[in-house]
Amino acid sequence: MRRDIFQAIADPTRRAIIGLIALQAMTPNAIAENFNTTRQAISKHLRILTECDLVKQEHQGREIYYSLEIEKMKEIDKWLDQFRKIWETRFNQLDKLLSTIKKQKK
Amino acid sequence: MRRDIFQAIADPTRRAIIGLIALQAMTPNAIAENFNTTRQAISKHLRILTECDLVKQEHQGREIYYSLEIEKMKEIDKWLDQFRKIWETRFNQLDKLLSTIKKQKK
DNA sequence: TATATTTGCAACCGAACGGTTTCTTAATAT
DNA sequence: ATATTAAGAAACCGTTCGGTTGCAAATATA
Repeated sequence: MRRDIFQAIADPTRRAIIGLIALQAMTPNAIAENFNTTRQAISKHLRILTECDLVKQEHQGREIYYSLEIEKMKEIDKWLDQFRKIWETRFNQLDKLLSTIKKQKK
Repeated sequence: MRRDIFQAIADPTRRAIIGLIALQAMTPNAIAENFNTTRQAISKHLRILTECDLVKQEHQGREIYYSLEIEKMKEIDKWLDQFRKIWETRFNQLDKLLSTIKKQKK
């Protein structure tokens, strides 16, 4: 059972959950109200998100508040970095090309 | 069969392929040499990557060169943006807190 | 104390995943 | 003309995924 952040965000429901709890902590029941699935299905998703440290729990009586571990999201950003370098280079090359064309017009 | 970019990058082999062909186009055989799987398995991965426009083909005789469609990668970056805002705000708040502490020390 | 609520866990189900083996097609080399 | 090479397609296999139903544990309430 592979369990990394990329597998975690592969599912659209999990991405939606992440978006929901990014700003305020929520209980499983409250989260489940936003979806057309059972509470148990959401519970499973939360387990997966917990397993890869994307989410943290805060117990309060019999309720559990889930919130996003925003730091973990930076891992995706970090992976993207290598490609960001590429597309920025491409952009600069395009920029150079455009200014060359401009100069020629003059 | 869901087929979006998030599902595409969920598999570690596919992420490796993306990394490989980010800078130069490669044939399926050449790509497969970098992995401990069959060429057919790589072919399947390339099909998935093609299906969500992450990869483009260039036919050259009986060879097909695959390369990364870097623009598509920006979609992940775009999705990350909402969270980037959050972690930057957190950082600024931390920054404020730190300067407040500094001032108090003075 | 008995009952209701919140949650997680286990068992099960159909579909999708990732892989292999085998086969076909098309282009190149001998 | 024949053999070789590059690549994709199809069929199959075991595993994982996402979901459901049913149940147990813990906490709160009557």
